[in-house]
Amino acid sequence: MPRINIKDIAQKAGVSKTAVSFAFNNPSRLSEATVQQILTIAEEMGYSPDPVARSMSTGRTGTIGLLLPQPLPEIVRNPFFPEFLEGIGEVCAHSGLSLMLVPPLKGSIRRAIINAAVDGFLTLGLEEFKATMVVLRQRGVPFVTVDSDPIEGVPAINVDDAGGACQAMRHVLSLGHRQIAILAIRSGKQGHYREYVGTLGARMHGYLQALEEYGLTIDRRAIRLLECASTEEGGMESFQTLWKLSRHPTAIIAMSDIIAIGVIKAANTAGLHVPQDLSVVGFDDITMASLIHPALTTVAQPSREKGEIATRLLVKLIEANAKPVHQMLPTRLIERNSVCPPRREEP
Amino acid sequence: MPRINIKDIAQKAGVSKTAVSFAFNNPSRLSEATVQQILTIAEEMGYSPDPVARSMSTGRTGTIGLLLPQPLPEIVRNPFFPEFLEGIGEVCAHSGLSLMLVPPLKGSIRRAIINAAVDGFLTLGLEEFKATMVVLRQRGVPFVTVDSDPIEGVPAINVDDAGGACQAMRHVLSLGHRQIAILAIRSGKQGHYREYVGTLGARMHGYLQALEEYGLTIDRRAIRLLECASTEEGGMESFQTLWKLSRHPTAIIAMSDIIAIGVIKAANTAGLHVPQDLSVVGFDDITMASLIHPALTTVAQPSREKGEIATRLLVKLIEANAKPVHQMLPTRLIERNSVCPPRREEP
DNA sequence: TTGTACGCGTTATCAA
DNA sequence: TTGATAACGCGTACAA
Repeated sequence: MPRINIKDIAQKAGVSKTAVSFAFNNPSRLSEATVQQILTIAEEMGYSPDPVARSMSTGRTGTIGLLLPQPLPEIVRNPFFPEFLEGIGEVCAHSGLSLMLVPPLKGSIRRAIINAAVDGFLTLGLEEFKATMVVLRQRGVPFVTVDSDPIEGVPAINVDDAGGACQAMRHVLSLGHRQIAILAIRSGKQGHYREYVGTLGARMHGYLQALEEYGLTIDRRAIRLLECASTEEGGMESFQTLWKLSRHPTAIIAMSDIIAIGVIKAANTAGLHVPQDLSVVGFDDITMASLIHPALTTVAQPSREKGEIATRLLVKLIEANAKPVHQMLPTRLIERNSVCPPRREEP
Repeated sequence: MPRINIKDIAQKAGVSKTAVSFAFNNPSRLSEATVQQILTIAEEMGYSPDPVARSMSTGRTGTIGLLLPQPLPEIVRNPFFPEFLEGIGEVCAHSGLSLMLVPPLKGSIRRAIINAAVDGFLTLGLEEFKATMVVLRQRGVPFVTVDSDPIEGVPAINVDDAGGACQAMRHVLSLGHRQIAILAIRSGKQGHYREYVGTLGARMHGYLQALEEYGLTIDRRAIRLLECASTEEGGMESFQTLWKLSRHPTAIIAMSDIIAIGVIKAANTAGLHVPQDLSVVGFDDITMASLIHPALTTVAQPSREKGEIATRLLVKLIEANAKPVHQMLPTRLIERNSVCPPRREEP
């Protein structure tokens, strides 16, 4: 049986569609009695306006889309995602918007963009951004990028990944470490770090800058780079790989806390003491970082604010054609207990 | 300027709207040359079909809604939410669906339901469920409830909260504890535990059943009940409240891990040793539970599976009119290091 | 391949 | 002031 629609109600109540619509959306334009009668009949017949039809008329969906570079399960496993969502959620709640999570559709971001009935997009850490941007432009709704390399004319919210990474590396270097392994989030670029882009690129840039200040660079011996999945397992495996080598690093700098935590767990398992035997630094400052033993020294980024500011900007763009601005949020090193000076070099 | 629409393309290409539509959705019905021509022109003019209009025609949005009882920020702060989302996400990814998070709109769940352009709803832990159900029925799309008291004829996925709670309480009782505090998630019912409903009610029921097996009940002296917010702060405050009393409990059973973790932190701060001075049990088995020191003994629920199974059912209901079934998923006690027998009674 | 009806609610315009 | 009429938005299905 077909859904009850506005026409059914209008007929039953002996009024026009307009009257029914007014009864719901603009009751003051109708007499009290008419409104009551219409609402009563609507209630009886179980009428509820079709949101799609309404969006068709109003040109608004009341929804913003969060465009995700990976399938939902992988994204939500990322521990800082909830905090980011929290920031988005605050603005949504305030503005009466719903949030649509938009992962690639059958593997295609393009398809996902084209299909999503939203008033605007937030994009999170998109990699092949240029192609996606073309589709977004074509799609014809405003969008704000988060954690993508900023492009002129495209609203973008970022955090100071380079600065934070630089601080982290400096910290370790200043304590005297000279045998250091960097654990990068797997890029598909096989360790060709000069090709890193986005968040990955910015963090790498920060590490390299600090190294340079000390006259160092990645040399595959004292200063090493490994790529691994941004998971606990990734960190554990990397630790094991490193510990098979003849010369062990005295410090490991990971591009994400979850990798760093994997390292600490593997190190504990191997009977090492962190930080005495091995210093470990993370990135992100997820909740877990302060809970693990030893508490993780890491770079904090304001994930919640990132979501909040990006969403606020998007809402403005949707409503008022605000200017497409760029904004960079600060990061800062949080010193906890997973870093100390290296042991004296053994003879 | 108005959006480019299908008519513009049709005119420019000198074909009908239908042809343009086919070029996108059913190219095999058109000659190769026509398709190419249309697609080229569409590309040039930056055309992208309007998803709302498409939904209007097809009667499908390709989106399911997750109906939330609280504003987004509060929900995502809940540590087991990501796992639940992960389960939903798996099915969505597989079925090519997007997920819309639907918090109350301007405080009204009703408004949120009516406004959401989705093909079906998942509801999570709704409290005033009966009223909401009426609206959902009226809305005319299938829905599956999760963590609500099951109602005949309404598809429902639950976990065995009562059984898990019972196991937790039995465990503590079997070790000899007889001074026990239950920390309930704040209900708005001021400790009138017989009125608890939903998850809260089921867990309470389990605790009471185990107590009864030992001939005990909540007596406000040996066996106490406190309500608090399901946050770390809630747990910490509850600990402090309890420790001001003349007679301290030897065990605290919390309805959520996050409360339990708050208790452990407050106890540590107060110089107590968990579990020697105080046993603590949680509920949910969030990631943090195994990381905190001492590792938390708690009741594990299959959050991911819960999301997965509920979504699978919803998809079936949307596609094929499956039967509205009820399903209950098992919970189990995870014994870690936050529980041990009580000290001998001091003279 | 095309023309046309259709889905459904909103809103500008008009009439009483 | 109260209400009706009709146009509108846009893609899709179906008959031709």
